[in-house]
Amino acid sequence: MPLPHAFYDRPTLDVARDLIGKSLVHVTSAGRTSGLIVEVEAYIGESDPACHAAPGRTKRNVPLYGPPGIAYVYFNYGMHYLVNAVTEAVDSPAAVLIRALEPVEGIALMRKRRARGTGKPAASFDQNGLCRGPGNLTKSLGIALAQNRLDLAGAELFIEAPLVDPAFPIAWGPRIGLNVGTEQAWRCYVPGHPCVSGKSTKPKPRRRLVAVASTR
DNA sequence: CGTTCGATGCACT
DNA sequence: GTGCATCGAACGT
Repeated sequence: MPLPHAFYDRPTLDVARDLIGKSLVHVTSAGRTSGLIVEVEAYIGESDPACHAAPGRTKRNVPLYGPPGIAYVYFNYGMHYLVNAVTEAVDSPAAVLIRALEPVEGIALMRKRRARGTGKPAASFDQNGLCRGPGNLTKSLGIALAQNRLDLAGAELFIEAPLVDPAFPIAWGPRIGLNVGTEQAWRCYVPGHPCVSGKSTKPKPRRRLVAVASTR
């Protein structure tokens, strides 16, 4: 069952932490794809220079001011869609960016989507890399502007607790890819997880949450 | 190993 | 016109 709106109607950092280990699901006519959330970032309010709400209410960022529990999807760098879960009350602009997933359902479909446009065969895509990074996960799940403002408690794009929640460590650090707002440790992730984005400096263990992905 | 840089489109000033 | 909540290939050390 999708998480209720009340889950998102809380302080954004709490929502960010609690989203780790949850399942993000996208259902389309092509099939169902999902993965466990292993990396997120919080963007909180007009006083956060990295938040899209920093310049105040604009045409693009209106979803941030809307009710909690809806998707905020936007297009970036001319080629990537990024998906957020809107948090906190109406008129309190904040959201959690979903940055990486451990693929669970529809892995073949993810590979097919990732291969689209490239000359590479779908089979050449590493499973751990399918949803590593915010641009990669939206491509694998087929999330684009059509999914902007969707109800995350709905039937098409939603977040739910997995059947069996795995145990995992959690770490906080500065947000990635920004020129401002890097002093806040508002990136939350599963340390050492093979699907988390960023520089993989040490060849640490890198264990998955679930040993074998289920399909249904 | 590390860092740089091109692709690519649009919101915002 | 500028600058992105990116990605990965290509380069340098």
